[in-house]
Amino acid sequence: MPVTIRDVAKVSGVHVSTVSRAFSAAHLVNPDTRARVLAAAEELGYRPNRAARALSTSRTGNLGLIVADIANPFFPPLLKAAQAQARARDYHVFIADTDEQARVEEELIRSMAKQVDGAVLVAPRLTNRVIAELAQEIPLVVINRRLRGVSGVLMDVGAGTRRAMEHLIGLGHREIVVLGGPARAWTSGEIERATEHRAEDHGVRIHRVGPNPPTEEGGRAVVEQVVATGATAVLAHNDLVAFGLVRRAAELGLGVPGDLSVIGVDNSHVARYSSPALTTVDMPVAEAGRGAVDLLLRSVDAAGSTGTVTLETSLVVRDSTAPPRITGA
Amino acid sequence: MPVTIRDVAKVSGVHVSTVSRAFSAAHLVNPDTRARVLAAAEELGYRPNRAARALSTSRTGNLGLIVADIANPFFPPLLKAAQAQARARDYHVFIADTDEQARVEEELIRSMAKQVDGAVLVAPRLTNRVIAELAQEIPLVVINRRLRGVSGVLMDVGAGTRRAMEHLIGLGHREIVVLGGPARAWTSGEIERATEHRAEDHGVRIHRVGPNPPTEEGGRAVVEQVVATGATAVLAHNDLVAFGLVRRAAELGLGVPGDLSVIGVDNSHVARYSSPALTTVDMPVAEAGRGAVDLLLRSVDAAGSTGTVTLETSLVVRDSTAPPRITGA
DNA sequence: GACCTTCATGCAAACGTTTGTATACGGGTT
DNA sequence: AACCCGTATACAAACGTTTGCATGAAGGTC
Repeated sequence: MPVTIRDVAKVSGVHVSTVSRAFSAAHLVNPDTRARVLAAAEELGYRPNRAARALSTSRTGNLGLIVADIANPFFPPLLKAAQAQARARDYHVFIADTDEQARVEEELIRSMAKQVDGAVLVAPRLTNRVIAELAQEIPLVVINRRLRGVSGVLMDVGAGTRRAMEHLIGLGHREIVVLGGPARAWTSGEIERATEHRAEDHGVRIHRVGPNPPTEEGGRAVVEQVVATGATAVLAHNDLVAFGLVRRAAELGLGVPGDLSVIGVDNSHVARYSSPALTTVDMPVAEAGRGAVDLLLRSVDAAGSTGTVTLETSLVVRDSTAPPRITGA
Repeated sequence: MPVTIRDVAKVSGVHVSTVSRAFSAAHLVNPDTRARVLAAAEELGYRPNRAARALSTSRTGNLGLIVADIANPFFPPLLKAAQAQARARDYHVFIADTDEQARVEEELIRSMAKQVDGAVLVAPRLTNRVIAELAQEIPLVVINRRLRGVSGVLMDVGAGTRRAMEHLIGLGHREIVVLGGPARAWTSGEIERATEHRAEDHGVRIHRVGPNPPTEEGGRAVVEQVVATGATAVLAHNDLVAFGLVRRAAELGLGVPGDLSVIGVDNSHVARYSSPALTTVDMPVAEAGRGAVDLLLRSVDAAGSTGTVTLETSLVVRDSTAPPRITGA
């Protein structure tokens, strides 16, 4: 029923190999013949079968996009940009949601491996060892994870975090909670490192809370702990957590930024829509999505080539930060 | 380099066809042989090549998910649910973003057709004719579109809209703006129809504004028009539009719900995060995503079978609606 | 005019599966 | 002892492409 290269060959009176070349190696076929073939193909509505092509070229024209949680507002703009970039390069995109589970992540990559030319891992939860292992079998680009021998796109959350701390310190805060994310996340480490440096310089005390799930619920759950430290400001692991924190604080009668300043990370939808609008570290997610696809396609073409791209972040000051309330110190 | 069925056959000392059957037709092979084969496969790390399988079975084990705008907060929970359901059925998912363009949508479906067993169109922008045409070539399920001969999942936005109108009328509003969405969207029609009925019953006047893009910008752009009607309440096309409206109104010195009541549609993230939290018509998107995949797989198995599922919606009352300000009437 | 190139095309094998058909074996009838 | 049957396996063709090699024609060089 479906029209194949053979039908086109018959109609245009040439051999199938000529049809094939008319599509994928134009310079090898006489322009007139090619025109005839293309006309026949058009007439019949012929579309090359990518699976068959994959079988003989071992190039699928597909990419995998593996992500911890599609519904987390951090990801959709990244997915959108990555998908658009892939399409511009005539690649199709598989998407997979791991539900934040490392096991699922690995299995997904493995089951996808034969069907894609490479995969982008967005904020993977796997151990470095496993990722490195997988990278042997299939071209991989990781977003927000630094890994020897594996291509990566990094958003410099460390720099953003430092700016966030300066902002808080500038406002007069001296007791600041830094809220950890998932233990395995690269960003968690970056934020921790970035906040270490600053602590020494000024008379600032850092209280660390976490690790903690990167969700609204995760934010709600730690409010009491945060308050117990006596801190006047919190740097949350991401916007969702920040939002959970703000909401729960309000329920407990604490105002933001009046009683507590809160900074998020991501500059997602949430930060703009929430009230008060969140001060947050902007992550260039669309750019990261595009960059990851470019990097991936490059290492698909030139097997073994890897690279790392680092993207700038910046602090977006909105309404969730203010000077601390003066208390009798 | 990659390990194939042939390698497994060699190691386990049987013919490739036996290996194949050991995987896909267990009852046709002796349990002991099968155990041997499976052991060999495990040892070699064999994974069946889905593309090759597709070639001989003409079943790909893939699904397409085609969506107008991944970054629109309405979609991600739907995508997530659909993807999870597909995975549970051992299907992989292609995702494609059409950027709200009908042309792109059609091309995307066509280029995907050979690689998937079927596709889910989420809120398609195509004409009925084209969709029906495509449905001849490949199993299709449309979400939020009613179409003879094509499976669909409908969220009963009409019922939700009626409840929204009752809510506004109950609060005392008598001049209400109904804001249209994209001309082609099924939901636009449903909302229009649902609001017609109500208008006659009570002494209520409906002002129609639109069609209008379903984005925040779309909301911002129409505030002046809305105000000009003298209405005290607006039913927006979706939460994003409602949010844009609220923000822009604030910039013009109009308070919500004080000066204007606003109702959204979708019950997306946005509605919860925004301030004031939006009263909105809840759409059961996760359920729709799951339902669409189930429906699709059913019509993949039983070619030609179609069905329609209608899901309930409900009104979620939050803080963006209140009685109208008393004016000297 | 014999020879070498270059260009265009045909031929056939290969990619990794599945599956209809054939074969071999052992056990049960009669 | 001849037969049939069921079970387990092997064989080979087919799915729709691509691609190295062979073939042939046309044109250029000496």
